[in-house]
Amino acid sequence: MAQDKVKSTLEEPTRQQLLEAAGAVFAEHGFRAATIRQICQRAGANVAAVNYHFDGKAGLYAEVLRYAHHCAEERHPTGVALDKSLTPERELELFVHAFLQRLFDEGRTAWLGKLMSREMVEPTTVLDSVVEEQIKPNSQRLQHLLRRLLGARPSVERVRLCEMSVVSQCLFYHHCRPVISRLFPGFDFSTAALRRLAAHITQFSLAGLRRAKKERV
Amino acid sequence: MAQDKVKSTLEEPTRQQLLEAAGAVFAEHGFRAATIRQICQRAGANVAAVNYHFDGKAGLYAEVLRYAHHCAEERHPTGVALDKSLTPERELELFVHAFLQRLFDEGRTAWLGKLMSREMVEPTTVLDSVVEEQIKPNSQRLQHLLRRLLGARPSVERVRLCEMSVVSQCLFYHHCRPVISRLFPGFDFSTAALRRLAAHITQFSLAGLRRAKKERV
Amino acid sequence: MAQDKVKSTLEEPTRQQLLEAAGAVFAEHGFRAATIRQICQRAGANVAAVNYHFDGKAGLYAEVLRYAHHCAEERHPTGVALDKSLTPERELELFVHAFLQRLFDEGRTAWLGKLMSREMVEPTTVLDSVVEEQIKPNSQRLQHLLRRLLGARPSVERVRLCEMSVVSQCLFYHHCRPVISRLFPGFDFSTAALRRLAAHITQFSLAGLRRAKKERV
Amino acid sequence: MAQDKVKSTLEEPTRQQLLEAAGAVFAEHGFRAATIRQICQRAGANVAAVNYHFDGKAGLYAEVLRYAHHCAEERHPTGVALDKSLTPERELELFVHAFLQRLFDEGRTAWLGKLMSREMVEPTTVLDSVVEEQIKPNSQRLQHLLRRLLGARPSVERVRLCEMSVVSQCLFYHHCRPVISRLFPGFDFSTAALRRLAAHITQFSLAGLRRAKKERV
DNA sequence: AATGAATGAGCCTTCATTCAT
DNA sequence: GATGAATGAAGGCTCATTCAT
Repeated sequence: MAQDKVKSTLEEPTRQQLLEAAGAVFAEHGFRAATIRQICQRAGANVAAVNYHFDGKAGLYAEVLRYAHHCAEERHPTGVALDKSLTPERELELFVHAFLQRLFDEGRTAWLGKLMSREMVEPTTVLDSVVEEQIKPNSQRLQHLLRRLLGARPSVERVRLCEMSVVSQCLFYHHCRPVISRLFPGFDFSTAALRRLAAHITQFSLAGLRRAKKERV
Repeated sequence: MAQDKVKSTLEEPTRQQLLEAAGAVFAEHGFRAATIRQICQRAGANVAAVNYHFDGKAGLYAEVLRYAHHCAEERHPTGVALDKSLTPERELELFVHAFLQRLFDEGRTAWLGKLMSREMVEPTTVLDSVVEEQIKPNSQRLQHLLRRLLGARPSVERVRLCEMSVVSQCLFYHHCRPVISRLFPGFDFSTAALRRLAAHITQFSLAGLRRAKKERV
Repeated sequence: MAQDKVKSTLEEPTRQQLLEAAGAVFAEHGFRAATIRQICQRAGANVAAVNYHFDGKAGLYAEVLRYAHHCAEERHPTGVALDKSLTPERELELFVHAFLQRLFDEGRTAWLGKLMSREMVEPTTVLDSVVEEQIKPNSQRLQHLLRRLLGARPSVERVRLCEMSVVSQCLFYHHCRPVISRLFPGFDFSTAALRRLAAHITQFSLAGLRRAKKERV
Repeated sequence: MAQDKVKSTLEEPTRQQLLEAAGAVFAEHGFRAATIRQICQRAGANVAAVNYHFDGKAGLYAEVLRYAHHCAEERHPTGVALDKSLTPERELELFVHAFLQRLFDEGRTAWLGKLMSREMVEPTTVLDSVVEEQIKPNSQRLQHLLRRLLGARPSVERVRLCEMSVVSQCLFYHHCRPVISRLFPGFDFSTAALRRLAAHITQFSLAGLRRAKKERV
């Protein structure tokens, strides 16, 4: 009905409001420190709503992590059908740049980064499914690209090590930001800076990959 | 009394016991989730002891972080006077290997890694002094080494980027361990594995550095 | 609609389903501990159904108690027109046996016993009408029988005391079951056991009644 | 110190206050319905005191049951060394009278009766130890007396049945009080009434016992 | 007649801190 | 120097009830 339409545009349903509020609060304070009162107040909902809709704080958290993934994926699709005519070198640069952009995006996408950082320090049961459904596909896509760059028949081990060398250089800027900002006060993560960062990481890694290509195994 | 003397030699003083207990508990559960009762029980002390000796939970935490640094430094001195006859390439490998060993050490040294990981996610005021007193000296020592490898007059920016490329590859294995163990179940961090890891990171990075050496700026 | 008709013949109406479910749940958990959700889930009804049909939890409870009486009465009619040719001694045995059977029956009849036990500990307003409509008639029937056994003109007081001596011996096995099963682990309440129990209580009581018959007052 | 003495007479220690308050509240409302706020307010203590001293509501309840037993035992010792010159008949009357007095005593002793009634309806784990430590000894003392009255060699079963016939007649007045007061409004439990009650139960039971003595087995 | 969503009061428990000793 | 008792704030959760449909 038209009425429904009006309602759905004016006032988001409670469940959705809770997800939004919880995403922000969990990202900022972590699972433990976040209080459902805080979340509910922000969502304009009753404290009991969380238990009604998500069966408790833990259930809400699990749903939030899935929701954050969904939002991030929608905004920065990782499965971009890249132009087939691109060289693998160019493709790597695009991958690195996209990765960095995602890590330093604002809004709902930022939740994911913060939530995942917290998961690294204190994994919950949700991490299992996140790795399986989200991270593994990305990992395999990157490995496929690296194999093209490594040529011949690189060992599984070598591909993994190279993959981690590439990924680690991207994640570092997100993960160690508190130290970076204290160590190099001028360091920023503007659009232009991210582009320079992507260029460095790509060049550095391509050289490393070429070196690895020569090695046996 | 004589009795007191005996006690102080046989049992560690309460203050020390608290530091030890708190280190383990904070590392395992984090600042928030750790409870004073848990720490005091482990230390065989009264619940009020923390407030008495450290003026509250926060004070104890700050002291623990300093203590953990002290212990780690004692066990894995970073300022080792390396043999001057070593090539910078060999020196880099030794640095990387030592870094990895420290990250995957057990015991009190492990606290530091875990505590620092938590600081990355939720920095406290203690981080400022830790960066200044502990991390910055290490950073400069590494930059000095990298300048020898980059030759000519690399820009400050370039040295920093290369430094982070090297460091990130080491930290990654510690920081993302929960994902690695889920993604690559066989992956281990035995002594032998750490040596292979150090070799890969060094070779990969040396190639990247040589590439960077050719670039201007 | 025809569909409704089918539904109403195949499935019990919601109201009835709620009574059945509530009977079981109240008997098992008591008024306070029983939850409306538990009852409604068991009845396959909505959480609001109880308020709709019975105007709240208390209203449902009152209705359940009446319903349980109705069911128990249907199954073990207490007003059985006993064969006039029976001796009062034999009649007493039949009464005692029937009472015990009712107390240890299963199914809906069991609800009543459990609910009444709970009423003894924490009487509700419903107890007034239950005593008036259900217990008093039974009491008077038993008193009539006892007067035949006591002969002459026993005082009201004496009849009452004898009545309670008889009834108490029956109720005890139901009421103190938790202690009995702990004190005498082998004690059971099988059909045969109930018959032996009835025999003992009857003989014991008949002796007591004969003794009372001799007393004045 | 004198000061301690003053304190201990003027203000009871918190733990004791809690036991007193909890005894009254648990007896009146039952374990579930009783709230620790209610108890703590009555005891003039903080809500956290219950967790501190008794490790939660359940722990407090267990302790209260033990405390109530202790108080009842102190006030109505069951192990009274009866005059050896008494006949078993007279001894039975004293036992029955003492039992009734205990059941209808006021104050702390009343708690025990109410708490035990509730345990019959909804046994907790505490019941096990209560039966073992409190009820079983009493049971055996009564059985010893009954054997003297039954003479010869009565079967275990017969002694048990007679024991329960005696005990049930006493407990009934306590347990079914709500029904009794509705059925026989004039019935009271004054000191005089309890004496008459004891006389009736004793005479009634002695006749039953003499009858049982004649039976085989 | 019946329901899914939402509410607000209340409960038990945990915890860092303080106080008197 | 060190402690056991006690505190008050706050948190997650449960539950009977109500409301709009």
